[in-house]
Amino acid sequence: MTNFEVFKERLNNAGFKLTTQRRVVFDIINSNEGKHYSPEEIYELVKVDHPEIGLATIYRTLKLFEKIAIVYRLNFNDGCSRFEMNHFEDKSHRHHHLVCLDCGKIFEVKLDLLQDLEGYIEKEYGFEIHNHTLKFYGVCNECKQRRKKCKKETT
Amino acid sequence: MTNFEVFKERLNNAGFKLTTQRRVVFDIINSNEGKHYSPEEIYELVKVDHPEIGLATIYRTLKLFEKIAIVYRLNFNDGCSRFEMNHFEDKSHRHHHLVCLDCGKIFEVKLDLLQDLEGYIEKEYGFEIHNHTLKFYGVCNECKQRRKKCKKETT
DNA sequence: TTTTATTTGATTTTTATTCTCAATTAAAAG
DNA sequence: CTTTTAATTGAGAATAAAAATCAAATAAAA
Repeated sequence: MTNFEVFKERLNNAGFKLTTQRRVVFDIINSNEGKHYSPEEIYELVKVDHPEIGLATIYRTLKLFEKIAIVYRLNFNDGCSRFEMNHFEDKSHRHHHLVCLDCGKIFEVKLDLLQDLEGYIEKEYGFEIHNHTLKFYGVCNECKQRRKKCKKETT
Repeated sequence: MTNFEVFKERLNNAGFKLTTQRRVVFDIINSNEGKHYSPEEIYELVKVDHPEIGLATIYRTLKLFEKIAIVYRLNFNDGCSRFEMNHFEDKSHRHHHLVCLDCGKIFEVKLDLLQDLEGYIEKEYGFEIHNHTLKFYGVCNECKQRRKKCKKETT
């Protein structure tokens, strides 16, 4: 089952219509794995082929997509929400994000490795885990190299 | 060294003054471990004893505290930032948050258990980890019990 | 005590997001 | 295929969190 089929099915199950606007927003997010677009950015991309679609619709659509778990809302403390596709194929678990404090770039880590912690939480707190978000803040490899270089050059 | 001493030292090191306003905001956050106050909530608490302190000062102070790592900014997607003390004593690691999707309550998990994952990331990505945030979304024990009860009653 | 740069309160401004409502449209029913 | 109906949309106004502005106040250095 493709992402688009899942999308159509979830819209239907929840009683929503498949409109051009929703299809267009879906396509942009679905065809940009690894990107984390803000509503404004999606609006700009949508405008290229569909200048008639309004910003309010983008916000409404993203909110709906979040509700039916088509996308995830991310927060990198940069003043807006950002969105990524919920990639259904690897149902097992979500990926993590590495946020570089130097250059601001976001990297993705596919490996989960939270089973121990989740087991502990479910047992110890009686908390039934549905989902999680994990961000690591630090310095990426590239910025680490640059820092080293700068040190050398000023010595 | 108490939290307050760390606070004073960090202000000094960064070249900021210790004002009444900063002391008051610090006290409120520091004496409410486990709470996650928004700027507005802190403003209301500050007003009780210091009605002369303005909301803008609360925002400025929290931003400053975040910069010198006195507090952490949290985001629970409820329309505002929330803040908690950086508890210096357990330098080792931060705690995690459990967000109940039913009642909205936030629980804290002291156990870290991310060493394996962090080791993997530092080695595999060359990413130097300074910090992290981990949230689990699900259903808390209390709400799970309530759900069971409801099922029984309607059977 | 004087000086100086920082900080503050009050207010305005900014900006992401939501709301409103008449006009449009998807999809169900005939 | 046409009609019907309720959901959806676009455009602009409204909301609210956070930041900016600036003259007055104040910590802390001299």
